Amino acid sequence: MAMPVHNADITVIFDAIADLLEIQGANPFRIRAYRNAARILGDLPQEARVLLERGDDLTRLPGIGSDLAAKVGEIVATGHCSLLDRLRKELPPAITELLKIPGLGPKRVKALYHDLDVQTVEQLQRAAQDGLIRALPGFGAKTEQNILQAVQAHASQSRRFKLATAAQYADALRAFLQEIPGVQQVVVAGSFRRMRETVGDLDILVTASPDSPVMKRFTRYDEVAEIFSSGETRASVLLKSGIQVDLRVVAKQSYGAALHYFTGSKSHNIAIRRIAQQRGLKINEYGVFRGAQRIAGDSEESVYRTVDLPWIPPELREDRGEIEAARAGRLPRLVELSDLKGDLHAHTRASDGHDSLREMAHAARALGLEYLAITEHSRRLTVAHGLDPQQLAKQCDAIDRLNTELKGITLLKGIEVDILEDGSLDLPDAVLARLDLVVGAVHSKFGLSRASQTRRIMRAMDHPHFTLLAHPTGRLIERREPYDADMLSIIRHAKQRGCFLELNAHPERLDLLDSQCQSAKEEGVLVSIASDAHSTFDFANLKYGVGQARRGWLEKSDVLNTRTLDELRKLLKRTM
DNA sequence: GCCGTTTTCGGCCCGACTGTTTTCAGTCG
Repeated sequence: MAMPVHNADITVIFDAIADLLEIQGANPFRIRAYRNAARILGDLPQEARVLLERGDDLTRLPGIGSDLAAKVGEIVATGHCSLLDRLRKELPPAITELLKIPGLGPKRVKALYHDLDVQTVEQLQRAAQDGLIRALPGFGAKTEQNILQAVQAHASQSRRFKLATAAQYADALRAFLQEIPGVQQVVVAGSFRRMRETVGDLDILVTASPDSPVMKRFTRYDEVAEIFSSGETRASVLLKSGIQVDLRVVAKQSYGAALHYFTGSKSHNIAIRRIAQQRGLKINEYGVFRGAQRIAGDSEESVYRTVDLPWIPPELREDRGEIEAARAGRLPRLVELSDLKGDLHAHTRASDGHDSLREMAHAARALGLEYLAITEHSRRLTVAHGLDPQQLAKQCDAIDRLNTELKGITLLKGIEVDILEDGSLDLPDAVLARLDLVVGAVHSKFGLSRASQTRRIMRAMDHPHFTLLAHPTGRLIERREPYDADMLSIIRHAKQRGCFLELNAHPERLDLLDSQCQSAKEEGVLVSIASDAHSTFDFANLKYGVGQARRGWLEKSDVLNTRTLDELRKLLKRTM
């Protein structure tokens, strides 16, 4: 039997079709339709396969018409798309790899293939070294040199940076730019501002007086390893750290329009500009124009106002329904960091943390939190010095004692208990009964089949004291894929059992994913935004968890730890 | 290939930078 088709498989197929059509020189809008469909399916919280089984009509999705809906049906049914199969006969399949080389687009790839029979990156490198490329019409010695350099950098580059890592480079660069004469505002836009879990580059917007030397100074910044381009208003460089930075400079009056443009996403911008176009307006990075007259652009609000929309928070700008919601007055009031009243996942020296109970309590209180759950690992996780029943009892006593003298914060007794392969928990129910909450987590057997993994987690939730599921997918960003499990079924089971899901705020986890936050919200399951702190410094990661929650459209009321301690205690008492 | 407060056909976001060219195509964001 064939493997069930996931949305990610359809995304890969549609993107490959778009690549090959582009090299063939097909209608650009047809190509955009495939790319758009790939993005829409990739962002969908539900499997297309499940929607089709339910008899849903995919053409209700914006950007999916009758043709693409039929192709999705074909792929789900057969695992293949006949259009892609045909295109792969017409062009060498590996040729799409050439499109990933910076500076090579569809036109040049087509010319290289037709005139020099270049099909792979290796052949491209040889052709450049042999000086064959400079002879092609439209190419020259400089282009050939650039291609050679790009090929050599190709293997080492093209990685994305975790948001928290990018933040360190961004902070340093922002401070540097702020000091340059004539510079007024400096803001990091792009996927960084949208709080994507990883960013490919840093997009920085600067407003400055016309005589400011900001461009010159930027390209001479100490950390710059290579300058890709630099003009009067825009420059692009590679830092020594390997991250690419694009800088854009505009006059102060264009701040809002430029910020909107530079924040993206690209598809959100296109959708907004189309609406403007329908009204006889033109939006670019300098403002909103009716004919030659500039009618808005100093603030983002003013740009949105010209298309009769309220300001849309950057985390929502993915063209995933936010424009329709804004038009209908149904934008969510997104949760904010200051809404959090507690943290339900933290470790101390008792297992694999670095600090004491008291130090963790004080650090959490300093951030304005009312409560902090201490959730050490359980005994099976020996590498993390997991606790056995005696050690856990000892820590519970210590927490009870400390709570009698702590002012302004309450420690909750918890555990991050291992969910064993059969769905049982790593500590007996009698031991768990003394705790305020039980956080269950999968730390082993990631390779179980989808059915087994799903059943394992649901069984764990059936335990009377189980409270919430930690880092529900188990993925580590860019390092480990999520384990295969049916997350929607798990979310529904959590609802039925009165359990909750964690959104782990560690920069390497950010687990739940944004689309799964939306599913949890739709199913009425509260989400715990938790630091998983292993030291007092780690509470700072909560802001990344909040960012991810906002990308998942979560409001204050959708988040478990926005509740006061009294409200939380009522929710933790399960009615079995 | 999608889509419709102008439309079932004819549109589809918009501009900066580079290199190859003598006015612009290709690429990128």
